[in-house]
Amino acid sequence: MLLFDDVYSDMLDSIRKVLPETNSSDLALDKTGRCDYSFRTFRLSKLTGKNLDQISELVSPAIRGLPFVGKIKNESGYLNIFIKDSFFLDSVRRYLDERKQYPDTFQDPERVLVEHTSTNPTGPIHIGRSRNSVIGDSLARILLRYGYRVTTQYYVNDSGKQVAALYRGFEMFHPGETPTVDSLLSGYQKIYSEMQDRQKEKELIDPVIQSYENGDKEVIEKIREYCSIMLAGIMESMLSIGIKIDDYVWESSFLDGGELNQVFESLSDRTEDDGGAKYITLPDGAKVYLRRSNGTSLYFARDIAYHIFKAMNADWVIDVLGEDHKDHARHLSTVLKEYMDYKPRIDFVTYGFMSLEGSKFATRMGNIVTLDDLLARTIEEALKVVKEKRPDMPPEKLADVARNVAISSIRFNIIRVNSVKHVDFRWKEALSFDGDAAPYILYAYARAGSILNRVGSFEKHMSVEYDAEERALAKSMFLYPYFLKESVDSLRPEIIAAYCLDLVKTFNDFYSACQVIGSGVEIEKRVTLITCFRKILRDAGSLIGIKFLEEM
RNA sequence: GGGCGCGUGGCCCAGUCUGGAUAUGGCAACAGCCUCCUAAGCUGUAGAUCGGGGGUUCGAAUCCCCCCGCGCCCGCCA
Repeated sequence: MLLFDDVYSDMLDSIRKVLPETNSSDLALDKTGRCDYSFRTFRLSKLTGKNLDQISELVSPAIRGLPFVGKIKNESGYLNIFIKDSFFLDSVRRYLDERKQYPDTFQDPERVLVEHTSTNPTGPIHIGRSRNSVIGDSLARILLRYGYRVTTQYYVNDSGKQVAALYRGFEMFHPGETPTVDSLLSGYQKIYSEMQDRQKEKELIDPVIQSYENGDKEVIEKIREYCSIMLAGIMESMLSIGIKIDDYVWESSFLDGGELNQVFESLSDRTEDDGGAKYITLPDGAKVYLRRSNGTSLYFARDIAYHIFKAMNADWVIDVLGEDHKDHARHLSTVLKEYMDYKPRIDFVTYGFMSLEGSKFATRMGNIVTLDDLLARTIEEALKVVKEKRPDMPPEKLADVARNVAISSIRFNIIRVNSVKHVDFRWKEALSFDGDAAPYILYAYARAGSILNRVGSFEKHMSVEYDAEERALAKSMFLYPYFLKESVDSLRPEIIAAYCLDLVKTFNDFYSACQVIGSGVEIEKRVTLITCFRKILRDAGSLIGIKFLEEM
């Protein structure tokens, strides 16, 4: 829960005291530049039968008494409300001084479990998959900032067909060799081309799955070993862009565990038989298989078991999934909620697929960009740019700047787009550092810092006169909690990305319009604006993984 | 074929949930701004029948219906 001077709620409450019919959409943040908030009198007029002026005469006095409300204008069906100029900065500064952060938070007892990435440990993480990690990590940070107790979890698929293929591929094509990421991947790719027809696939893979589920120690240990090697590489890649997951849960731990039995027991009344295989039929008519005819379990059953496990430590479960899992997620949710009395709130955040320069990702065709490739090339490109812009900078600093710019850019490019949208990855765009991108944010932060470094001592005098640019910057900072809340309510991290861009834009307007050093009676207010701006931008930007720099 | 989602200037994107006062930014293009706190910046110009059609409404990018295009899913894979 967020603690701040919530002017919106205060005004809405006051208005409802005199006009209980008021809907929350009747009072809104102004988008036209006329005022700060506007109240739609025409809507209430229609609803209550009172004319526009009568509504206005009722509402104006109700909010005029609020300490932050300034002018109120009655204009063509709208009541245009102004907040007092100095209120925005005073409010933000008070929180930062007294509570060290704006907004402050109240610890929510709810435990949130964000599962993300969970990519099969059968190869390095590629940029399509990294969208999952970036979204999940940002969401976790945002929820934590909001005041929830958050943990992140990676579900490691070390049972089932994919990893059976990983095992079989390595044993077939690299017998006796020491397993490495490369040799494992090579075996996996080779056996996958063998598995093109399903008959061949059955012959190669079924025996492995069978012995795995029968508890064949050697197979289980080997698979676990190979998966661990692959997973270590994935973890390192994620860490390179600032993502660290709290817990890794191995799917195999549910094979002989009580959760899986619990699943089959709970669903036994609904289970139907198809030649020995077991399935259930959902309300939408979909048949979902739980067991193969040979008795081994299927992903759906194991995923229910996993979610039962999750519920033991969470009040709110959030899964970040590719859009190809949307139906699975819907079905899972139905079974948990309708058939199994699942207690936690559960949400699925799905994201659209990525393509590469207009064509599909195809792992086996080599049409793929790994996260490591992307980071390496982006650092290289960033280095070129910094060298050019800052010939005076020492090499170790150049490298540090290039790395932070690259990490921030990659994460920002991924997170700024609404997750439901498909994204076509283009190198030209990925390596561009102009406009709506991370460097825009980093640069403003560094420039603001530079002013503070140079300003020295100055005369204390908090001016209450505000230029338009000063006011806009203070207002933008003040509005941060609303965006944070909206981001949590909708589970959309891109709202924070958009907020950062908007905040920086108001700063740049201020920067070019208002000289700070040597500005006489304005200086304390302007230094305060910059100090607060840096804290809030850093706060918001960190939620989406931006790594700030003092200098660039 | 059925289900789900997407379609906004040449390109990328916001706004759609909760209908309202001039449809948001950026890239690319063109014209400007460093004797002044970092020009990875700022200012200006040009560029949009909000996929198409119908409907609801005083009012539709936003809600409803139909159609078109694209993506994903429809496995005893995960």
